Amino acid sequence: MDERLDAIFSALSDPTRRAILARLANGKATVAELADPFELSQPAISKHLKVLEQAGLIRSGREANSRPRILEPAALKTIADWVADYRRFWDESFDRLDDYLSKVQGYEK
Amino acid sequence: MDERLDAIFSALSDPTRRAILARLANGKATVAELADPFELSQPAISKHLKVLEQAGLIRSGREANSRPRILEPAALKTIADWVADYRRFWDESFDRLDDYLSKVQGYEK
DNA sequence: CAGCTATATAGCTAAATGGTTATATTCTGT
DNA sequence: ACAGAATATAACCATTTAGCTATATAGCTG
Repeated sequence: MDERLDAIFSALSDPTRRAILARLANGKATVAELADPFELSQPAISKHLKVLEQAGLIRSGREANSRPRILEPAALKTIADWVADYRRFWDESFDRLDDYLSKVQGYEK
Repeated sequence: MDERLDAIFSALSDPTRRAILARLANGKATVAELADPFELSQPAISKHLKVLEQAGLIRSGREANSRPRILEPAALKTIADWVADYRRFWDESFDRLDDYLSKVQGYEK
């Protein structure tokens, strides 16, 4: 599962790709539609889409002439699950937080 | 906030760095302690720590001869908040999920 | 202050990344 | 079958990254 996390986090580290995901949250979109907001060449967008697809964050369809993309929620859930393991560190409702904060003194911001 | 997300996701895309965070979830640790589980040189670990610190995921302290690291939960919360925006896509309790799944037909796995 | 310990920095290299332009592929419509 | 539209792939380039070894810095201890 480690390699899967590598690919997902790496895919998400690019703002263009996160913007593409945000767009796909509104429903499926063609490559041309996804490329529209950016000042990037079409191949650059195709590359980003390939990265997202290989990370499992999106899927490709086929519709007449175009190959629309849709969001693949499972990969995002993988990230949510990973980060949830650290939730106790910022969620005040956990008793351990105070302990933790007390240890934190003397660490430069 | 976009650059912040870039740095955090990018930092998390490396398994060594995620393992370092996991170790720090058990409390502060020195560089030597953090390096121990890995077959990497000490400078390599220092580099990883720098990446984590610049992403705001950890902080450095000073204790006698050593510079122990601690977890910085805020950056992880940033990720949790970001991914939470997509929660409706995998959480069955949201009505829209069915709509979404119906659209998904015909997309290759 | 000399030497040891802990860690950081410098300088190097190989591989990966993100962009480009040019070209290939696939489907639609005439 | 052909022309055009939508998208993918190839080949290239510059930058970043992750590792290494060698060396520098900071603090402790005799």
